[in-house]
Amino acid sequence: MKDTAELDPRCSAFVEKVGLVTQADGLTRAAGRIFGLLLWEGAAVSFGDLAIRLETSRGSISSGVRLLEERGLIRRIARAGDRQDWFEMTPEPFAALLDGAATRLGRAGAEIATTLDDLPSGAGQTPRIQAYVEFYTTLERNLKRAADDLRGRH
Amino acid sequence: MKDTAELDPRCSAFVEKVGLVTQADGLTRAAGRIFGLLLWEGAAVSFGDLAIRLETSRGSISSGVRLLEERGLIRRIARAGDRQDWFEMTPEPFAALLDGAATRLGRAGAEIATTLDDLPSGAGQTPRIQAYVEFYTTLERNLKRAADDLRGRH
DNA sequence: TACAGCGTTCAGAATATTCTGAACGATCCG
DNA sequence: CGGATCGTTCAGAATATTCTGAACGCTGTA
Repeated sequence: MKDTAELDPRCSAFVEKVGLVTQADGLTRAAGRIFGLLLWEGAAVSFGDLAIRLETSRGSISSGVRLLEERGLIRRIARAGDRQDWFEMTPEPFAALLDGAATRLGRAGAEIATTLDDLPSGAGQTPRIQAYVEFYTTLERNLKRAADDLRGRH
Repeated sequence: MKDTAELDPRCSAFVEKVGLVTQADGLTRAAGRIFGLLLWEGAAVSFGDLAIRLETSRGSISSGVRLLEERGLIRRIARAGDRQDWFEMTPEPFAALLDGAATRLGRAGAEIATTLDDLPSGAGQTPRIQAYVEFYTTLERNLKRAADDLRGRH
């Protein structure tokens, strides 16, 4: 790809937009910008180019790609004869994102559910806390369904 | 209700748990703790008692309840002969929470979709950005379905 | 009218989060 | 081997977020 700094203003605008929007999804802005650039390009981008084109430090790239890899949004690839790491979107990044979110919600629900164990049966709080736990399980189920929806239409 | 500070350690543990968990959902910890207490109690709690029992400033209570009201999680009620405001959970707080989240996701998707308008037809980015927009619409649809699931089982 | 108690506001403090950049070990190449 | 470049780490800086608490306007009551 390019060794020069970012040129296309639409790409730049898109990258910043994704950076802002994904902040709300538990990612950092830096990670969102990396993902935005890879989404825009649709092809692998090298570690060094990420730093240059996003005008950020290599340290930020390092932790940003680690976060995105953990969530299954991007993957690291090697290219013969090139010592740099390259990164590209995984085939179903959005479904992976939803799966990750669903898993985290399941854990949150389980955390809340432990409160029920300490409660005597018949305590007044029980039905309300059960409803709260149900909120998490319902949300988890529907996020998985959303992931399946996305995968279904490849 | 009580004018004394919090006593039941299970309530206290629950409140802190909800505070932590809801931080991930775009609420502040203080708002989560308020909601946790109201969820535990199942009955209205006065403004003053919230500050006392949560051991926090009245300013925090003021902004916390405002946030929770905006999202439809709690509502403010008046009691004859009492100048204080009282607060209680709305009848379907979790469904309301999901509706709010769905709305916000719809806005995020629309924000991303504007990028498509600036793109010439046939641009290489188009299908990928469309997939991204579809991610938001799918998620929005399934969150609304989750809200209906919750309401369905009243 | 004076007063007491109510909820809100907002500037500044406290805290949490994110980013930077230098140091480092590893690897490749000449 | 020596030097260049790679990605990672982490302490400190920069930034963003949240909380506190005093000041304020409002509203009942005496």
